[in-house]
Amino acid sequence: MKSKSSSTQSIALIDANNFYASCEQSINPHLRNKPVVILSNNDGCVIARSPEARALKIKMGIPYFKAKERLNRLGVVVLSSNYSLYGDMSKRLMNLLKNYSEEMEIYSIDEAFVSILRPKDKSLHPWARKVRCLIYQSLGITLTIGIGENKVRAKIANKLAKNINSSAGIFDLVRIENENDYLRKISVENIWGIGKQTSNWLQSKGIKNAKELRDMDQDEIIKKLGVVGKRLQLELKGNKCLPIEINKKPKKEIQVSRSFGKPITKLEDLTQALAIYAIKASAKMRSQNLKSSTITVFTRTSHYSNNPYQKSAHKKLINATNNTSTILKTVVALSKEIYSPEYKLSKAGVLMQDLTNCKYLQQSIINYESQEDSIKSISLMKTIDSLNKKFNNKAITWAIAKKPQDWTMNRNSLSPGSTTDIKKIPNIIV
DNA sequence: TCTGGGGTCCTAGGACCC
DNA sequence: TCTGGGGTCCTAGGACCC
Repeated sequence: MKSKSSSTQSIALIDANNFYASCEQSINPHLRNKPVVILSNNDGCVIARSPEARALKIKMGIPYFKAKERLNRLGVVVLSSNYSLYGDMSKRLMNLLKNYSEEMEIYSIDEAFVSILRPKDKSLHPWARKVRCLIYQSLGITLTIGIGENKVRAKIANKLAKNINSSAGIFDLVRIENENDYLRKISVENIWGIGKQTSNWLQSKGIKNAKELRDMDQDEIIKKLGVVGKRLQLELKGNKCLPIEINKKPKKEIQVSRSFGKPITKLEDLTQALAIYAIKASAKMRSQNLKSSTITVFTRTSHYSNNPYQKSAHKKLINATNNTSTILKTVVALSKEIYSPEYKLSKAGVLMQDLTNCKYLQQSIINYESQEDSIKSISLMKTIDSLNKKFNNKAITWAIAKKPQDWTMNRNSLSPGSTTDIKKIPNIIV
């Protein structure tokens, strides 16, 4: 590699194509080249499609109950989402990608921004081809790589790589002659950071694509969209405003929420659901070395209900905690505050807020009894966590979670945990 | 019957302080 | 009788992301 002075830094956005579907196809070769769709939690709607399913014009986000018949008729393989599989594959993917970049920011389960040094006026295609090839060989997953001067332009390049057949999954927006022609191909609603509301507003102003947004009057953007819009436009023009974030920022809140398999009306069921979510949330905090001092619970009816209701309640604690027993007590008490018998509740959740790192924790001097308590409970929690880690989360829980439930989520077509559960390793018959 | 879950950032407006 | 203005903190809600 040449010295830094003759090189410039470029940013690539690398993402896995149809990630969830690819993971399933990767552990089950029978699914290769077949139309496959993955459903959201609760088997609610379609959230991933293999290219074959895409070709059958099965829409992203469509509710399963509406699409079921057609999926059957077309012989599409339908799977519930298996997040432990996707999480595990994601870890493997990121570990490999790390070796081929200067810096890396894991942006989502299937995407990473990386920075790479570009030797003066050289193509980054050989680098990108190598990365794609390596990941395909190792994990059976196809990547798309978009390269730009900054994050927004890398995202745009990635879109172009997907839309232009001849690109073979790689597009470099830095070394391009007729840039305007390419920016015109990206309509405003497909720009990273432009959602539905903003897109509607831009359309009403006659701004239809990335080129027009780049050239739009800056003051008008700032007036409507504030600094967010300003940064976006500056990046479109080629300035660097959004840094690569290498170190994961500590979480500001942790949420566990689910829709119920069927609506509930009894306080007992609501309390039990919230208790189960609280157990999960507490373990999650401990795994990230965090404690919470504001605990919120919420519930609501379906978005589509003609008798709608939603309510939340929170409690601030004197001492921040990640102790499951303390949190359970709080959550059980709060559940009474949000319950109302007249409604069919379809979703509930808990939020752990005001998170602080255990290292820098401020203890209350008034409430020293509970500190005494926490020394014993810390080791209890540690024991529970390590047993659950060893035995696949099924070893120890609280009694309230074990009572029978008829509201729990639907996961009717789950694939086996081939990469995370030793019992589920595939048998290969040669 | 059945429509996901888990996050972040930003802004506006109220409360409060000096 | 006349009763300021700037700053900060907090919260709720909007918008967006994958």
